Amino acid sequence: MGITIYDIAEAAGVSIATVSRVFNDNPRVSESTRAAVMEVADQLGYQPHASARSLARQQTETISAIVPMLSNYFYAEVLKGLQDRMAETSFDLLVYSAPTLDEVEGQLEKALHRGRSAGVMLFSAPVIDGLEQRLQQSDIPVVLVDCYHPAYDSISTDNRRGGEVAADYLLSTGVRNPAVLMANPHSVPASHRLEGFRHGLSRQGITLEEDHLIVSSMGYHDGFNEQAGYEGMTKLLEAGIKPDGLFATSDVQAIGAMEALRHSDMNIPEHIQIIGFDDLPIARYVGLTTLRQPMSEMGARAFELLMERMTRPANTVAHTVFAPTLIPRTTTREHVAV
Amino acid sequence: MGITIYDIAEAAGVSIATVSRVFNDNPRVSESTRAAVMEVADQLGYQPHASARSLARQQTETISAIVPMLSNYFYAEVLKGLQDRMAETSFDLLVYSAPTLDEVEGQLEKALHRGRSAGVMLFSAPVIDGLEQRLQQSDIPVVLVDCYHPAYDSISTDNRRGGEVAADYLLSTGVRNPAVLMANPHSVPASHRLEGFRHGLSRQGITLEEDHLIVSSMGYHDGFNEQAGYEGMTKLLEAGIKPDGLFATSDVQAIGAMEALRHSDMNIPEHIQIIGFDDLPIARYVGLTTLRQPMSEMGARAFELLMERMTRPANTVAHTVFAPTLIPRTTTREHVAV
DNA sequence: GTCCCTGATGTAAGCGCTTACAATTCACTT
DNA sequence: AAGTGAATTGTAAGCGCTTACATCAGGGAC
Repeated sequence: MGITIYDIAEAAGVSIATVSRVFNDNPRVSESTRAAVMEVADQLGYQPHASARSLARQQTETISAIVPMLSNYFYAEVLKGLQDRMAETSFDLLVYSAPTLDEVEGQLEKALHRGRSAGVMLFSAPVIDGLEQRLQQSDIPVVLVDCYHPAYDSISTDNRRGGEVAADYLLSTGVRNPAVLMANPHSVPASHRLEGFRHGLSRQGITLEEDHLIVSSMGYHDGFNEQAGYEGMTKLLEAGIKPDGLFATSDVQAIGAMEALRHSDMNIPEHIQIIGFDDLPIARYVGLTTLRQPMSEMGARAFELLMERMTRPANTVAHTVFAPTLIPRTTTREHVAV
Repeated sequence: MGITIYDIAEAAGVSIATVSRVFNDNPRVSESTRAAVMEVADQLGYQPHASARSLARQQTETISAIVPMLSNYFYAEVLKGLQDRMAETSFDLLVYSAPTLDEVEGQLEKALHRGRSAGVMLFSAPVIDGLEQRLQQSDIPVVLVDCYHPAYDSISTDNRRGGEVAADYLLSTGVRNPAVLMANPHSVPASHRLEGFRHGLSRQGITLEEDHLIVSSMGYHDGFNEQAGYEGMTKLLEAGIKPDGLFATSDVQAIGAMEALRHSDMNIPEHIQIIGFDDLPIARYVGLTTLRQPMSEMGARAFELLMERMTRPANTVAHTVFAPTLIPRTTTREHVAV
């Protein structure tokens, strides 16, 4: 059914080796035969067989990404950046999803099937015990996105710095009694953001009241979702707590909180100023002040790192960290003279 | 480097055929040797070679999805549904992105490489001339998502119906002079939504004023984006047009429009009622009335269709159409007695 | 005209697996 | 004790491609 190099060879009156050479741009083929082979191949609609090729070559042109959740904008956008860059090459992208940390290992196992992928991209998954061992034994190139491990290339955002900037900015606009809407503390990015925020506050002699810290790991994706934000803020309000500022560890949480506030007597930004994290497109349209992560750029860079590691496996491990940038909008006020 | 069935065979003192049988759950292996082989395999950390396997079997367990844009929530969510269902099988998902219609053919070409995928899922791409021919000649199973062609299985939303429902609802809440925020008219879903809306209006003797129809194909993804909505609404306002209702062909457009309205003297829903399309998670948090598409379910169903077609290629073509459901929120008012 | 070199092409041996078919074993029959 | 058939295992031929090596023709150099 499928037509093979044998068919082409026969029709063009050459050997299969020659056909193969033509398709591999091997210079040791005369122009005339090359043209003849191409002619026949076009006519017959020949397509090299992907598996046969990678088997014979002992390598694939596929990379795998293991992502917690496609429908999370952050991942989707990083993948987009990745794909845009990848489109310039002949690589293909295999996407595995691992909504919970337990599932990562299983998906990784699939991605690591021998001969399946030339490299793996692991998103937001702490590399621990089992994982590390598994990664080690198949010496496939790996790059970590949105997480860190000394032994692997990684790409991430400086979450602590982001937290600090959030604190500085909130303080500069007059906030004195902030609250934090925190995702699952087991999430490394979330805890770094909180840590940075606390540090930023403390530099100005302000501390985060314990009851002003709302931790939520509810719902999917470690509490990085609208509902967690909504419920968290509601809980705060019900406890009669009225902070004058709010740092949410993600935009979606912030948006949930904004909705909760709409049902209250507190106005944004008069009574409470809000700052998120990520800069989703929607943030612009709800006027949310936030810290932007260069998602698409992270994806592009991640792909470059992976390529680099694939071609030069012995290179020293590289960690690239992006600084989040502050995007002031209308959920915060203008600076206040200090 | 990688260990093969030969290694296992030797270590276990059996032939490669036996090893292969063990890994294919062939019943013609005694329990004792099966156990022995497994033991050795585990110990050596054996992994079947994906390419070799699919070459020998003349089939893959990979399917390809060609998607306009991963960072568009609709696609991400459909893919999520798809993946969830797929996780129950041993299939892998290859994702190609084709931001513009011109790119579809090239990506399809890659996905159709012989031996690469067992089936292809084509998103929002009208199957025309070149495509159709290409699809025909490689007789790989295909399912169309969010588009239609008589010759291929497809899965979509009843966009006309959605438009009608939007019209009916808006009229029932008192709207008499609606506007429409339309994406690129070349987009089949968008034009169907408009068509349905018009039809819904006309049934009640109301017509859409021509200058109340704002068409925008600006920006990425055929104008299905926030900015298109923002600019569209702004243009309307600048023209001094003040409709009492707005149907946007997508939630993101509606959200952009809402932001534009915030800068005007028109309140939602007092002066203008708004209805979107899709029901993104964010819609809930901005209170947007909309028509829900069961995205995740569409993905799951798409995968089932593809599997079905893969196992029974001769089945008659099936088109499954989901009816969008109305989700009333606060951008529209309660029903009004007529 | 012979020799050698070069460039173009062919031959054949894999890559790691599946699977039809052959071979072997073993428990029973007869 | 030989024969039978079922259960188990082995042998070997692919799957479609790449590529090291062999072959071959043609063009100087002598």
